[in-house]
Amino acid sequence: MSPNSGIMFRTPMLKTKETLRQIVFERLKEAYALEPSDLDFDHPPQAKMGDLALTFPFQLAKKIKANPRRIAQDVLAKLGTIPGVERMEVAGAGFINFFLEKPAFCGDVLASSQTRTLRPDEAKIIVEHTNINPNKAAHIGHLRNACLGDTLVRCLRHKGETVEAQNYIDDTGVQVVDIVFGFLELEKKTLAEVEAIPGKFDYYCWDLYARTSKYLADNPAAQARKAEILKAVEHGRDPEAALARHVSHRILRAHLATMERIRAFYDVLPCESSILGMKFWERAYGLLKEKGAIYHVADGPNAGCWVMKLEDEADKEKIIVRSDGTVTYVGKDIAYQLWKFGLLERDFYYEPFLVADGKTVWISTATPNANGLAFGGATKVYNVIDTRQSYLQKVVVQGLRALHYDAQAKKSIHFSYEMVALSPRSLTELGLDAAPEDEGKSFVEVSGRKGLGVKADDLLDRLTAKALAEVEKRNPDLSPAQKTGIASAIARGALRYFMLKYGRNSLIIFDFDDALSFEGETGPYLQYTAVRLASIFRKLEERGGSSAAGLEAEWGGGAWPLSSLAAYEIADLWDVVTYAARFEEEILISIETLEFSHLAKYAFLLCQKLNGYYHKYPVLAEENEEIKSARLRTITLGRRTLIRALDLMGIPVPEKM
RNA sequence: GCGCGAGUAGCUCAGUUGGAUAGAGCGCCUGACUACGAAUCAGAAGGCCGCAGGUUCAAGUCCUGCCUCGCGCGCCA
Repeated sequence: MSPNSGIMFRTPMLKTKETLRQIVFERLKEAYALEPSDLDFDHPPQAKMGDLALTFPFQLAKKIKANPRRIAQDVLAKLGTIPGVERMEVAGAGFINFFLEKPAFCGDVLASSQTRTLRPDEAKIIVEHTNINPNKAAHIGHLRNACLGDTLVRCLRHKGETVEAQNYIDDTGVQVVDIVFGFLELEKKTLAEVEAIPGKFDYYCWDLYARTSKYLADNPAAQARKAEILKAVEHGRDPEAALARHVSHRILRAHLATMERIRAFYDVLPCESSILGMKFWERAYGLLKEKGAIYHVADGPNAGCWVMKLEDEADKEKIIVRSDGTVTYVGKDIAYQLWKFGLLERDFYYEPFLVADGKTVWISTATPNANGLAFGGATKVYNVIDTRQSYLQKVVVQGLRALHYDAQAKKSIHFSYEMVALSPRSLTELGLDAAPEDEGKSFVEVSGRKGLGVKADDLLDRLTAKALAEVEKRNPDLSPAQKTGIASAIARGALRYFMLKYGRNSLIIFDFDDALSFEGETGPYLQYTAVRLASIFRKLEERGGSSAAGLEAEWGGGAWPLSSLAAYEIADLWDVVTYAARFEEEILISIETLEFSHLAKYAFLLCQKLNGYYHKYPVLAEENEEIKSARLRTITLGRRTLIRALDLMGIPVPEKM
């Protein structure tokens, strides 16, 4: 973590590191040529080695040609004593290890564990995620996108940023047109007949899309009709446009319902139809030409096109406007990115689309109204898009630079991640066969066009059913409503953790056994830990003790009484406390690296420590009040930290499970 | 061909800007439910971190080359 990233260092571990850095720097700057940034603290690999470690004697040894261990010893002599630090020692070949004063540090951590201590760096951040073509049911690949995007939103908001969650809807694109083609030409249905289709419309279209794709591939002559439909849809001519509108909006509702199941939410739904209607592209086109970012090609293979030079490849030019005058995908994306930064100097109009999580979700429109809403205009933009689009995202950023929007280009972040694929075994389980070209591969790419994939709702249904069966086993006396509520919370926890536990560059080869597991490193394990901890406090209160809130009032924010504890117990307690103290530091690292597997791993490890702790140290049965109090404080801190971490991952904590 | 990503335990994966003895889950093997709930815990076994060089006091981590795999590189989106 860079020292100047806008943190207030009130979080115990961050604050401690920063305070120590200042003190150490002040005491050493006369004797050695040091910068404060040379004094970064590491965490020693083992608790017995200390709590924080300095390694700069090694770097210094090189400069002044001295033995690092001797330097470390000299440094130690110059440091004297430091408030909050119990002792320091030289270890290994030249590490300086710090041992913190435990009772005071514990008190600080617990007292500050409810306050947010980070500070925003941006005026406004846009996170665009989910972005499913509204022509078929959502599948597991889309779930990965939404889980990553929604977690990023949650973490940024936790940091204090103002965040706008956008879900871009390509409601006039070729994928929707394929479905319109299918309805009109294959099924010969009118709008009224399509409207009358009962049941899960997104599932219906899933099949129709696969069927239509195959038909179009087998019948090249049908392309003419498809092109005709595309034109009609883009220009708002009925009946094609009305059908496209019905299909896209109805499926969009289905997608948002699916995402609500995993508690992924959005503020605004910008639509391609509105971009067309508002003539955003024409505006961007003007800017690109005016600033010389694109140029017209007179001859050669790209004759008649407007193209952009690519920075890395001098001989290559990316086509932005085709020779027939139509704009390419990447061109539209540049216009859209300009809007996100407020660089088009115009905005859509907005209408309420639905209410989710008690908040109105707005959809864009080109039709003026008096709602008076404004979106876009961010200072930083994250686009959550899978890694296959890295090249195009690079071109978009380059487009900004070509327009001399260097600051915005720097803050256009492609949050890329690997796709979700299917194992041959899961294909078999779905009753699907791999396409001929995929035979013999170790995995098969999910493909909406081929109808190959695990639908998001199907997976959530299976998770919920399995969770319900487990709840029935353990809590048969609960009401049916309670049981289903718990089951859906567990399903959500399992799904969200599953999607977060892998690094973003890791290809997930989807396997039902892995995804449906509730044991080991899974969401339900984390939820179970939180539930068990909660039940300790519930039991305490039932047996006439204080409530969780009452306990904290009794303790105040002061140092912990640890003198009655055996050394081994202090070591275990200290392990939990120092790990919990790293909470916000870990979030900053996760945001910085866009690796939410890091956050997931942190929460999981915290659970392992907590589970081990309360197994080893009974709380309620402990008769020594001081020991009992220390244990209660530890699990209070651990539980709170866990709940906060779970919330950032969108994982709920049920009452029981 | 060029670009990007990956190769760590039987399997699936972690491994903060280079730091001290490379970790976890699953699976396998031993144990622990009359207890604050066993969706748990305690313990055992399991590694030339793809290969070869290099930089460094220190390399799974950085550099170079090679091997293997995946994904991109369209007047599709």
